[in-house]
Amino acid sequence: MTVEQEFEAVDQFPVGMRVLAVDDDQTCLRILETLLHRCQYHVTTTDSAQTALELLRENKNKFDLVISDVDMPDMDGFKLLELVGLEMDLPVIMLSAHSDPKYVMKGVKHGACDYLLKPVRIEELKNIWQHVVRKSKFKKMKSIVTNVESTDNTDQNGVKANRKRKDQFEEVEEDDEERGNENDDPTAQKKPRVLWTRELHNKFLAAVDHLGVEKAQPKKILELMNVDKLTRENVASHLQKFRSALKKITNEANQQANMAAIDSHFMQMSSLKGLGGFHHQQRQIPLGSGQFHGGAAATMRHFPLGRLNSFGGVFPHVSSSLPRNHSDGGYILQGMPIPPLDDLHINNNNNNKAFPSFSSQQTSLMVAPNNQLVLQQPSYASLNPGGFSPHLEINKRLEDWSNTLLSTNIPQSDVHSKPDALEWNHFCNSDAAQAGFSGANNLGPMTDAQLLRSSSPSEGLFVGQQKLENGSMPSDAGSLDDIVNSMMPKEQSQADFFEGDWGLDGIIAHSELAYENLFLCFLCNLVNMRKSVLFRHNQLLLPLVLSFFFLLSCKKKPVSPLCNLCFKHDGILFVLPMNLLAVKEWSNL
DNA sequence: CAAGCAATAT
DNA sequence: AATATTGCTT
Repeated sequence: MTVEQEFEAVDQFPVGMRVLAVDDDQTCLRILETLLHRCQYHVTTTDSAQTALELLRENKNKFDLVISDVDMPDMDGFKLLELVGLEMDLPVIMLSAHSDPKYVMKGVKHGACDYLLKPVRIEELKNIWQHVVRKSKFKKMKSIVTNVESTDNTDQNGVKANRKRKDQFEEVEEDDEERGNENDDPTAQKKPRVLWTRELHNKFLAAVDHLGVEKAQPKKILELMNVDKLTRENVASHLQKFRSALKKITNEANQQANMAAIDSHFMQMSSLKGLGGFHHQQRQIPLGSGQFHGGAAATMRHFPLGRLNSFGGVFPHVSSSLPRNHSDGGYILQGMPIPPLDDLHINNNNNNKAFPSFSSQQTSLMVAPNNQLVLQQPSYASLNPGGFSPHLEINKRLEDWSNTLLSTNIPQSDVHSKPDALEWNHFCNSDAAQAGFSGANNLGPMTDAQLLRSSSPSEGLFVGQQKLENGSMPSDAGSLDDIVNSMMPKEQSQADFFEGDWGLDGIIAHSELAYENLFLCFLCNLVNMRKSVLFRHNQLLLPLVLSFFFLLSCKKKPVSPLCNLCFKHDGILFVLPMNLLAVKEWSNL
């Protein structure tokens, strides 16, 4: 918008631009001079490169542009070009009768900004001012990384953008790359397209989240994002894509949900007593549906299934985060291609009563009727002959964790809804967050009150109570992803989870261990640094834990940490991206 | 004029 | 494939 106006404002031919024309051939020089005059440039001529160089050296900043012949007796035009480039960084246009690409290339390599062929046509000369603008703009970009509020229009006063500049046929465009990724240059014909990086997209998401998915409009989003040179159109385009992606997701998710509904009578996640180490939590965080209704389920009811996901799955990698296999009965939405059961080398299908065969169970993550979430499966131990029992270890650590949880008394007043993505991003950039992230153990749990205290009201974390009201409870920005990346060895992190390492028992076991570790890290981090969030979502955490261990106990590779996971308990369908997102009431699906 | 949508262009 | 642009409707 403003950029456009700028373009228009400087949309004039630069009268009096100072050009130094160099040619040993007097005739050519005359012609050149005449033509340049006709273009309303201020022309100085010389027939020797040496003289030209002296002129330039003596009168620094007295010229805006040099046009030089290539073939000159006293000095090669390229030499002149080189020296000029070295000493004063003026735009130089080469001129020659040779159309040989070799010469052209040489000129380009030496830094010529244009290469004109004799005889020069006035149309070509009319355009050369652009090089001046381009060059100076580029220089400024290099020196000033950030915003270019140009008060120094000394050498570029009133120059214009010629958007659809079509090159003359013999013209060589050599500096396309150098203006390639900056969009400030009025002379750049094509504005560079926006690259929607994760970072940018996160900003976008944060803004959308902040406004509410429905209410978000390009203009508002643009303002909130506050990204330089991003246009409303850019945002609109992205928003369009985003919305269609969202729609696609919700459709498929609903489909899943409906399928799940049909089969719902299979779905008693019956006895939670199978959960060895979970007594504490069962006591402390009752599983009753009332809890869920009154808590997260009620507040999150309106979310689309494909919640804005600030670190991955939903968008822009839409397709990969969606269930591709509908034959899983909709119990688990999982984002990876699901290999046929045969490929899994799972050794517990036949004789494990907890997971009886299921007609549609070629997918890996199937809840069996009457299944129990038994953590101590013998078969598991057989996969880990080393004696280390992940389950016991996990149980132990979960117990610790749960005790920690219990022993920490968080006042009810500190329990809030979580911040929305925008707020969360702010928070993540704040000192408090840094301390929280890096020194989690030293600091101990942080409460919302602490968070609030340690960040300024204007830009810090504040309680997004209104998000509860307008039904746009936001996503959990950037948390798990960070954790994954920081806690997992690189080769085990994200990328591998998508591709998976199926096939060999050993690898699967390894993979499960990796997941366990990941998950424990996740929990610990959650406990340590985001206590408040955890507490706000304690209703959510339990199902998350359950589902995770369910996956483990199934001896299947759990879903990607970034993808959805969904199961039903007590009449409620839990849709759980691993970042603790949406919970929907069964009845609303 | 801004938005949203769909189609089309780059 | 991802963005931009355009044209049309609201």
